[in-house]
Amino acid sequence: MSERYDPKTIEPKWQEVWARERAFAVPNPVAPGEEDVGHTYVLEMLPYPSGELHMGHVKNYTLGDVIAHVRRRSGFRVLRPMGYDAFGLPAENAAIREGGHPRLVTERNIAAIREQMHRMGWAIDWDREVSTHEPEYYRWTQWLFLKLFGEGLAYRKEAGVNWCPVDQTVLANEQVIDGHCERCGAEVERKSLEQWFFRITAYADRLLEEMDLLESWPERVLTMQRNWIGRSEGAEVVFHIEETEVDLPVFTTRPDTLFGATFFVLAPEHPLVPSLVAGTPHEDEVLEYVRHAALRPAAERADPEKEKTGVFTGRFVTNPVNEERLPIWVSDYVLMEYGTGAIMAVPAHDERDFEFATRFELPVRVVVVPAGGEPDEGAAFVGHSEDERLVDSAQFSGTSSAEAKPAIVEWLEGRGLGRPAVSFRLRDWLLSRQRYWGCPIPIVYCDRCGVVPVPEEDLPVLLPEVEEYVPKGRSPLAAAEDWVRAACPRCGGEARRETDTMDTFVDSSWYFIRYTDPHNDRAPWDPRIADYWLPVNQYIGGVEHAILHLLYARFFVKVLNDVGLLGFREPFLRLFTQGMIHYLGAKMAKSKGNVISPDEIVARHGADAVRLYILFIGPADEDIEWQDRGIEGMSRFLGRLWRLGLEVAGRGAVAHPDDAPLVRRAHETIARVTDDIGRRFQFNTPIAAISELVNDVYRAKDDPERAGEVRLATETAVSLVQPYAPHVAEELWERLGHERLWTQPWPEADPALLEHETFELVVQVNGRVRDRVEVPVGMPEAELVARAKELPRVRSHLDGKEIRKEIVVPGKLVNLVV
RNA sequence: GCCGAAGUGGCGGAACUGGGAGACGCGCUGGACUCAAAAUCCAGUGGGGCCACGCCCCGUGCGGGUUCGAUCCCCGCCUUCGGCACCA
Repeated sequence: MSERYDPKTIEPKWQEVWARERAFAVPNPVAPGEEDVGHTYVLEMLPYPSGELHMGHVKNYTLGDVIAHVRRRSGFRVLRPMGYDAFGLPAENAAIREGGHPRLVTERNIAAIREQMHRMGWAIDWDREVSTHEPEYYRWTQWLFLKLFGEGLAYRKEAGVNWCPVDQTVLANEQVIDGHCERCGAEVERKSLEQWFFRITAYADRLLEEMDLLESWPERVLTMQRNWIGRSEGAEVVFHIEETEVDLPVFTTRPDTLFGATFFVLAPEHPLVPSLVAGTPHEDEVLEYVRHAALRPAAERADPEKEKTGVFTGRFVTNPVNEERLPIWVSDYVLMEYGTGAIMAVPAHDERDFEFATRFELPVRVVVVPAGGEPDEGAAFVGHSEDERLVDSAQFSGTSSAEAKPAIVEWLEGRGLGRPAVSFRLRDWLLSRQRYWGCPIPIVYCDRCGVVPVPEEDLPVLLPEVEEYVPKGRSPLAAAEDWVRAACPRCGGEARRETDTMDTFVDSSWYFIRYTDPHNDRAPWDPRIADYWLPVNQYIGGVEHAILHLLYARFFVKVLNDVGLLGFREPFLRLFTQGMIHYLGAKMAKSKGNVISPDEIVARHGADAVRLYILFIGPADEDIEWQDRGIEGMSRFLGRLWRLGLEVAGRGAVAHPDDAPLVRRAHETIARVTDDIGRRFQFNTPIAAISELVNDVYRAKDDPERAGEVRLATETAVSLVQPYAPHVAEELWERLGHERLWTQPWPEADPALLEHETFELVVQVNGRVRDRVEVPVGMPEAELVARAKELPRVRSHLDGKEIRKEIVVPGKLVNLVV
């Protein structure tokens, strides 16, 4: 009885058994169309192999493990795969830092991560492992690119792009945070380059509407995506320049304020600006301003604190509602990327326009007033109230904003001067990267044929070996001259390959589909197999992917559904976003030097204790603070369970009465743990519940009369703890005389045992608890009240006063009001 | 500024549908075992009070409200965190 709990021996033992027996492999059904007992797809976001696993991964994959184990033992076929997001900036930068070739560094990291994953005992189907940098994978990434190209959803255009001077590459809008590079923090510059884009804006409406198809996503993630897509309803209104006969449409959400427009503003990048001022006295000044604006750092230009700048063009437009001539200005507070790059300025009802008007002494004309209130002269009235009214707006005066909006648009539409319009904040997804370590874009440029896609049968376009992969402003692939030179697939003439690679997020926008059919070499997947497993029933990952990855993957699936390759429209039905791990008051990060290495902690306490602790420490969806001493509590808990298990195992099987107290406790614990994990998605409380059960059993273990119930309760605790601490659970299960706990049915609570013959009646006086008393279940209400009144402590509080009200909640409490 | 989430012991946190606040764990205090330590076990641990081996009062950010009864619902504030932010 002196054998100590020693994770160092039991953990490797079971890891070997699982590997040998391929315990968690789940083959595809032979006939995928046939429905089986029930199947489910549990997926966690795949890691970047830019280093080894950190505590965030441990939390992520342990969460997935618990869910997968419980569902597997509940009778589902569970798909629970794993892979590596191997291409891209994180891995490449790690390689440059360490001075090795990205492929070697990446593959070394993958080997280390795979080892860590085994060491954690995660129940992964290793037969489905994929890595996005392997030709067998990225061949199909290229294939999918060509699909999108064929559908007109991948296109090339010259565009002002976000350029990171440190990473020496273009960034997607989503990768720019406050004007700085998401990865390295450098200030992003503007640059004009020919780049590849995916037309995600074509799906803006569907990305919003089809949120209805999702079963359970965190509200904040949906809000973030909604904000990012930024749908605004309004109108497009055409302003006209009479001198040059040019139309200048604007987008506005406030057509009700059209009569308040006092000037007009173009973005500096607006294509009509040069022709507008050509040959006029304003030409030099305006063009100088345009040049200056282009050079201004994006962050400075976007800062609303900075005073507005601008310049008058000398031209005027005509306001279509009242024929008034409005001066045209150019200012960089108007963005070319949004709406039409031109605005009507209504300083009385827009803060930015108001600021500009104040700065340049332009008129302010109030056309909407709050009912009964006077407009504030010193600021724009942008507020919305139920009963605001239009003034000085011709026939629309006196109507409310809500009424005026459609009325004015309708009036304009009748004259061909406007129409209802919707505008989005979302921009197309820029996927070109001037970096080496990525999926080559399967395109060649031919002088005669132009942009030519590489034929499907020529895929993959292999990433060439190059000596110099450090970024220098143009793609390192350009240096592989033999590779760049290619025959045009169309005319056979001389052509050049595209030398940019794809954004990593392209690779990860479809990996969850590849897992379903990972070895298919004739297609990216068999649609019957993909449709069998997908959509993912439970997706788990960090909230940092709330917009990037999760939006891109949704876009991809919608496109693939539209072209008939998938039978569903949303990739992830349920999403769980786990919180981050903090240590010493800050987010764990290498740069802050406050990283706790899972390897060290596992070496010291064992994988089971780490798995338990990381989920016990707090709610899984909130940020948590790692506390060094905390894990010792979990080790102690496992030690207690271990000693209990060995002692019980040593005694052999003993019968127990069905309704013994510990048997009831065991069933109550089953009910609670199952409900918490399955319905409430809570992972810390089950550990507390099991711990409570073990404490109770531990106290009773030396009573020979109770050996039977002690055994049953111990076995229950072992069975329930298995998803969290699979190694120790497996070892104890074996010692208790059973086999392969991971294949055993998840315990079910017997409803009969959850019902008690008696319950503890809470007795309140005026809503305050005064006493408790054990009473039989089903006692009539009148009798409950009578029993309550008899209690001496209750009587002293009643103090002979008249009882005005008796509230009885059967099975719970009696409240007497005096 | 706009949107969202959250404020509970010394600490992490629990409390399911409006019904016993503080489960579980950390830390701490006292005790047992031990030559001693480690490990383990037992008891205690929100604050205050008293005619003190039991009972009373207060207590879930602050101020109100609804209710027999509020950590939970409503109104107003304060604080913290997250997202968005010249998007017309």
